[in-house]
Amino acid sequence: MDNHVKVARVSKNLTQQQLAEKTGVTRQTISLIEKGKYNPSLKLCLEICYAVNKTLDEVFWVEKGSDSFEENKG
Amino acid sequence: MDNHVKVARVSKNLTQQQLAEKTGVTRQTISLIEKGKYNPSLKLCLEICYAVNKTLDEVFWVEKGSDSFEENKG
DNA sequence: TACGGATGTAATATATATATTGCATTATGT
DNA sequence: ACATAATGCAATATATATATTACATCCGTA
Repeated sequence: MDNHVKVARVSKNLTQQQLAEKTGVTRQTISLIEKGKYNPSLKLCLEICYAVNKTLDEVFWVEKGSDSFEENKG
Repeated sequence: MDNHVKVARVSKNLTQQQLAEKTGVTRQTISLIEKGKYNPSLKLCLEICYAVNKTLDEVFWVEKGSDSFEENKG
């Protein structure tokens, strides 16, 4: 579960605690998501995006594995 | 939990069953997600995106204040 | 030294996503 | 009419995301 939550959060000058409050979860949940240790719900992903003013693709998109995905995307 | 899973699936000529097999879940899970009746995990969202060759934003992004989002909150 | 803010992480409890099974309706084809 | 594929939906079981609580390290600073 790779993502860019930590970078996005720090770039908005938010602590884990502040992001947790804005998104309605606990600090521990934010910490574990940043560490890639679990798999947040779509709803929480969206709340995080709203809090850091980014989209799902910017914060949570990861390519499948190799480069076989980009070719069929458009 | 509004989304565009159904449109994306049909545009790839996949049945719910076929999408379920490609994403490693059951047909019922796909059905409930399409109906907006629950809140998939990020991992499943990504699997769905890979299966229909779209990105998270294309399939799952909803603006914070949009009507469809607010309606499904309560 | 001590103190406080930010973070990492572990144990256990609770909420909910997902599986499993089964039955229904609708549409299509013979 | 009959068969079959696709879908909707309900009941219950299981897996896991998240909460709660607690304690730890690191870092700045007084």
